[in-house]
Amino acid sequence: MRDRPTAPVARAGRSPASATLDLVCCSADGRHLAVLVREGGRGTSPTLPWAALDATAPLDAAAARLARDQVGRAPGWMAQVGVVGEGRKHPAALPLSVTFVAVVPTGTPAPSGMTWIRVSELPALPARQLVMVPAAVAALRDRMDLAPIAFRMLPAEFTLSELQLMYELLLGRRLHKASFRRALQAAYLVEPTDAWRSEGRGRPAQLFRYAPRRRRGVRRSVRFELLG
Amino acid sequence: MRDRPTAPVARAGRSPASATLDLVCCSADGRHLAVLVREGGRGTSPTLPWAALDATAPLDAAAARLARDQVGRAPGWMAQVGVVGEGRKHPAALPLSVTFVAVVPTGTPAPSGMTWIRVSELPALPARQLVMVPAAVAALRDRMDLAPIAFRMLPAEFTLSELQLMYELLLGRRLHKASFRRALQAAYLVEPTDAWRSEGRGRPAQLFRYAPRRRRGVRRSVRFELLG
DNA sequence: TCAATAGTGTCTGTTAGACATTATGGA
DNA sequence: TCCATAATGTCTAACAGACACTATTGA
Repeated sequence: MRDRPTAPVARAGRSPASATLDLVCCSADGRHLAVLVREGGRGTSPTLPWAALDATAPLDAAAARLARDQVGRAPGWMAQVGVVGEGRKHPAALPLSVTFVAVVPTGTPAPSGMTWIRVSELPALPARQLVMVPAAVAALRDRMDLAPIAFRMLPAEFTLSELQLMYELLLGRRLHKASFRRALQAAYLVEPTDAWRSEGRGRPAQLFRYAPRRRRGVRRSVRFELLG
Repeated sequence: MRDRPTAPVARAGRSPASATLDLVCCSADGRHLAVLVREGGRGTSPTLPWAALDATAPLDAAAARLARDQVGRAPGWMAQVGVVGEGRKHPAALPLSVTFVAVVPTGTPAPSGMTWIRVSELPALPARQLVMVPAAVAALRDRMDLAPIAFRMLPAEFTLSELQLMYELLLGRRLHKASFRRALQAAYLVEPTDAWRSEGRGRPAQLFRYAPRRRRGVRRSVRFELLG
């Protein structure tokens, strides 16, 4: 509602913006995590999508609007990551930046002027934006057991191997197949469709969709994972 | 370094502040979590400690300075929680507020003009600050298995029952005693002292101190805890 | 037939939680 | 003595991970 910025330009008028809203939009590129990066025009360096923050609107709504405008579609999931300031360089001359992380399904095309870049091959982003990416990825990893993040990074129908690969990407480590499927079944999170997909050689895989059935929350036991 | 605000007043000069830094300082009051609240003077309502943010300094350093100035001592642990805006009321007329959460050991006296208030009995704080408290408590709960939060909310020497009670406060549920101690022993996080403490009747408890021994991080198995 | 992937059944070591028991103080 | 709390040992059901096996396609 109201005016929508279609380019990352601080808009004039209204309350003077004092912070930016920066977006780390994540997806999977094969076996790699990728983020959406706006290509730098001649001489200018690439940046993450961002906009000056109109503080009169709720933060979450402003972030959702930014994502829709920049990515071209509503993200499957998004959340606030935190604030960065500290005098690190940013394309805006504003002192603070609020980082949001968003996820979209694999295969979502990059809008014109943007590219999917693997997080392991990031270009020289502005310093302040560079620290946002690992923080955003860590936020995904931290919340993936409480929010359907991996599912929102997949199409509506997916194979269990694709789902497991997504979990492995986010966690950064391999998982045990039988164990993964047992836990998934016990959680009542997916339901099978009657469709199968054949990928190259090998037995075709059944397609599933995300269909969580209500259940009471599992109480995790206490864990002490401090490293010292 | 530089000037230090000793009262929650937006300071003039330098870069015009556009955000506040608000502190949710937590401790344990018996069997309840408590936060430090600045009493409202005649007619004014109580508030959380806060200050205008000097964005030229690193955020973490500014928050640490605020905590030291307002609480009177360096907190045992602190972290950024997030940003709140959304037009909710705040004593400062600034559009954004960055929330930090801090913990101090039980028994830390409240500075003059402030009081420890149980989170279940919060007074009518400004709307923006009211939403910070549950967010801060949730942040403690989320990170207590990766940071020594419970230990920093206790004196240097404590009994295992006190430690378990702190975990129960933060988690909001009861824990199994034998199981708790087994997990604690397996984590090599505490070492016994040669002191014992007798509390009323019952067998005296041995005192322990936090002394984590380096070990490699435990890899948690995959959990699906989505509620649907 | 072989290669490759999907999907499943069984076994085993680990562990969370329940329960019981001993230890040691105060009232 | 009784009671309350600390501390610990034992048992069991649940489960993560390893392994093996079958199923089903393309080459």
